[in-house]
Amino acid sequence: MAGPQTPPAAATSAASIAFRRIRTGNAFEECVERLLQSVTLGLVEPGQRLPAERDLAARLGVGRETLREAIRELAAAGWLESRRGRHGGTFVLDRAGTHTARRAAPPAAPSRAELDDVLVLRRALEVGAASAAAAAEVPPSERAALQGLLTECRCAEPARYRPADSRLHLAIAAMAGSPSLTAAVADVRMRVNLLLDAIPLLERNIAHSNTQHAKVVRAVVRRNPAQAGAAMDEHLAGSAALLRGFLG
Amino acid sequence: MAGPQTPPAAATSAASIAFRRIRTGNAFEECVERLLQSVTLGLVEPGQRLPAERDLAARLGVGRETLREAIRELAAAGWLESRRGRHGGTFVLDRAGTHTARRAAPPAAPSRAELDDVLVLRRALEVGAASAAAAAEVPPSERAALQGLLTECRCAEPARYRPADSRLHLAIAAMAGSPSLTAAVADVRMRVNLLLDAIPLLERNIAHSNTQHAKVVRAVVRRNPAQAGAAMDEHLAGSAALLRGFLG
DNA sequence: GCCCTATGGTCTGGGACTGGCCCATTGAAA
DNA sequence: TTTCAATGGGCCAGTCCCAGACCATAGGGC
Repeated sequence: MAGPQTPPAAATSAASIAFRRIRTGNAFEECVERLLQSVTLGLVEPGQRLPAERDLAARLGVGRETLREAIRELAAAGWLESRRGRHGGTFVLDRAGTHTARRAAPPAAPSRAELDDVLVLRRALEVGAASAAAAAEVPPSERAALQGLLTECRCAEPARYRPADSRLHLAIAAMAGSPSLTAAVADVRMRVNLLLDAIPLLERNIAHSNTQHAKVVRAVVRRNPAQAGAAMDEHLAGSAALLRGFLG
Repeated sequence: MAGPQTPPAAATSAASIAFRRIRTGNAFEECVERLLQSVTLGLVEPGQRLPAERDLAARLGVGRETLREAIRELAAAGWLESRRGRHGGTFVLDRAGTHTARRAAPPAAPSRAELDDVLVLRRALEVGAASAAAAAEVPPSERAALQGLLTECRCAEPARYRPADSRLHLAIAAMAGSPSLTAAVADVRMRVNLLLDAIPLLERNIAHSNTQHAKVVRAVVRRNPAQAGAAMDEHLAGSAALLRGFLG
């Protein structure tokens, strides 16, 4: 293939960076993804109400009709419920997503490349976020709030552990003070959660995680960036080893 | 406003994370942005040819007509030139972008929030990438290639310094082995470059940067993750201080 | 009980985007 | 010199998506 004198169009390695896809999916799919994200990451809890459709559509930068389609899909799958009337709205169901086995198809064994991609990215983002959080200027009350999330993590029943875990991590990321960083962490956690869904959730791993969470939070509260980063790194290494063991 | 008993729709802090915008712009604008990125980050050099329209449109996940519109815009602004015929194509012009003062309007003093947002994000991404690059399993030849980029940085005339700098940073990021991470670094560097365009490019700052680049590359080549991360952190801190000094 | 308001439910017109098709141009190979 | 392949240039029908308007419903305040 490629004739003898193929003109040297843009260097090949650079091409994959510069010319990667712009639109990853259609607006509808992205809406579904985002709404699912808000539930599975524990950003809205079961029973809680989502913003009104008009408001939410505006925030997502998407047409209301498109958003409604996404809501319909998730309602059919048993995640959400819409109610009309004065104090109506769209609500997260209690036993959300149990009807359709959470994600229709089992994730179909992620490739090794995908695994490496997401784990390396997560490490960079979350270690950096933890370190930045420890260094950031935030009111002490906000730092103290981490303790509450830590407790929620410890007390959560196994079925609710994943969202509690995500909320803690996101709270730490948010403390770094960079909305873009927080968003990136949310996205990568969503991808990691998809992988975690494919492996068993063991009691002792949870206990181990909680110990490490405590170390991270302690370092952040004491405003020790290096220690916070190191503790987060250790925590993520454990989780990564688990995933590689089951899926790699 | 908001009645006495506003129903507690999703927690406010979580809302800004979960319900952030999905579509940041239309396809056309994103195409322009991406093409500009490939030039200003030095991913395609002046004189080089971009992939054929049909091919490029497919890679970007965008209609050909939309891509053509973006190319027309950039051609009018003096960045690109299209030629028909057998060995035609779309080429990056030599004195690219000089016609229209690079970016029509001067960046209009970025807000403090934007500055913090991008700098915190960059620090997390690039420090993590440098550290991961040092730890990654890659053929020694690829490591050695960094030296070449380093030299290009040192020898570049001031007007071509920014792209050379970006190429070095991107090469380090790519070495980490996570396409997602590389893409994130590319995006954040694009944002940083926009800020850098607003401040003067001083000879002595370039010299300083080159010294620090050398330290980073040395650590990566020697496969010392901690040192690579620290060197990159130091490098970025200098650049951040500069930006904060002029813009903050 | 009546109205008012906040919400979801529905419809429609128009613009953005796409994919497919064919034409025009150029230079290299036959 | 002729032919041909690779490329940009242009057009069009269909689809996706969005903004705005209006309707339906439920509950609270008067």
